[in-house]
Amino acid sequence: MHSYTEENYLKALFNLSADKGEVSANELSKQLGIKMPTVNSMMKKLSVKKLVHYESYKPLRLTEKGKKEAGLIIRKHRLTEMFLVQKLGFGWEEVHEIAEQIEHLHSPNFFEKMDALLGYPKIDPHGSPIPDKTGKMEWIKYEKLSSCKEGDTVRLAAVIHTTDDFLKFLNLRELSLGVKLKIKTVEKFDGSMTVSHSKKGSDTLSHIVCDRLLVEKL
Amino acid sequence: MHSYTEENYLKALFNLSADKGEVSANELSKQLGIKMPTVNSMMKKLSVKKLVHYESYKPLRLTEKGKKEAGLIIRKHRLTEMFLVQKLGFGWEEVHEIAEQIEHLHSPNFFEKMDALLGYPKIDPHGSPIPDKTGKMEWIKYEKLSSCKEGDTVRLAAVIHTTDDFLKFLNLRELSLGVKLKIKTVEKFDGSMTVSHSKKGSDTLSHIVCDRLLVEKL
DNA sequence: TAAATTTGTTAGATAAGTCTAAGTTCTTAC
DNA sequence: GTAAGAACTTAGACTTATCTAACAAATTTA
Repeated sequence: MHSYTEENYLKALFNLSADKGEVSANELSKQLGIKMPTVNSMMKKLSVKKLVHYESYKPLRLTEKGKKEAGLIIRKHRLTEMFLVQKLGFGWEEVHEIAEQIEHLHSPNFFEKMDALLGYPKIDPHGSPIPDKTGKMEWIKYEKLSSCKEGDTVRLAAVIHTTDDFLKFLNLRELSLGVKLKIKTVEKFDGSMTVSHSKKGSDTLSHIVCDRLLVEKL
Repeated sequence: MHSYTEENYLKALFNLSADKGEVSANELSKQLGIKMPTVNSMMKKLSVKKLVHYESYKPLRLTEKGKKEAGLIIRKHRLTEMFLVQKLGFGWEEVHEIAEQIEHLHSPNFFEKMDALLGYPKIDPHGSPIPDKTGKMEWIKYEKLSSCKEGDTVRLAAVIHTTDDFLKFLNLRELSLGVKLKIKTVEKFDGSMTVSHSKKGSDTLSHIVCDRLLVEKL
């Protein structure tokens, strides 16, 4: 079994290496808020445990074993978030911090029960995929709202970079997963978009916002 | 805030000092499975934090502050147990271990939500009282089954020394909280009792078993 | 009450995870 | 292509929670 601390390193590596598959020690250090030398020695430790490929002055990479372990932690995190929203009535902006703690519990039964009670969900409350029991995770190929064109009609499918603040911003505008949006105008000079949605009339969203919203074209 | 470790010491002190109000370092050491010198130094540390009254070679006592903190941890533990049984469908013999982990979570909201969802329960699945939000706890004055007499009719109200094995033993005999029992015979030589209960006919229970069952006389 | 046993304390070691300071290697910019 | 800066590594210190070994006090027992 891995320590609470090790699990956090694995999770951070997994999240950071989503695209490139490689992570610099520096990125990892910043992500975790832990100083470089500490990260360095932990990487050596995880390397001995065959969870990370470590070579001096080279970027870091999770091993297959490391990916699996990390995937399983993220599975617990996302199942928990779903549970908190669906069964305990939390808002999607409130669940991250609690899930950060619960993801480290050692009790297969507990997560098994949550999973069953939720009907084996495939995504968490923010639309991120929940890894399966082998730690494997697959993103459905959504588009960024920012890459859509005037006149497109889309369904909001997922939110990335889910900080509390950003989620509260979306709450205020009643932008929740599943809402249908019609893109009315796209501004050339700053990439901001005016979109309308059924309930709430229309909103203007900055490019940064549109970049964080993943949508499905209808 | 206190560490995970400190919380476990507080909880153990609280549980051990239920009756006398005093605990020997030796008892505490055995209870926690931690060696005496370690316990000793932790007691000094908790004493500095004003959670424990510590004097060389004297029994240990929680301060008022210590009792409150401990009570709040036990509150979280018992609320969690109730939640796991009532909302996740666990058996009363399965929940202790999971609650041992969840009790250390830092999230007032989480426990608040559970409490509300359960309808502010006063007892846990084993009949033990759940401390209130100030950490105060009161045992309802139940009798031990072992102190009842032939002919008495009683309701099973709580179980003490709730090990997994003992709870499974009770499961097999369908002895759950609330069942009505009629005491048919009490053996003089070993204190064992034969009791009958509605569903299951009669059972013979050893003195040790009867000593762990708290009942309400009807 | 004196010896034996149990209980409690002190001292010092160890492991995990963190840090700062100092040195190395790699990358970038001129 | 070298100098400057960024990224990485090494060395050594600190904290928390644990241990063992050795010693001291209290309690039990004979």
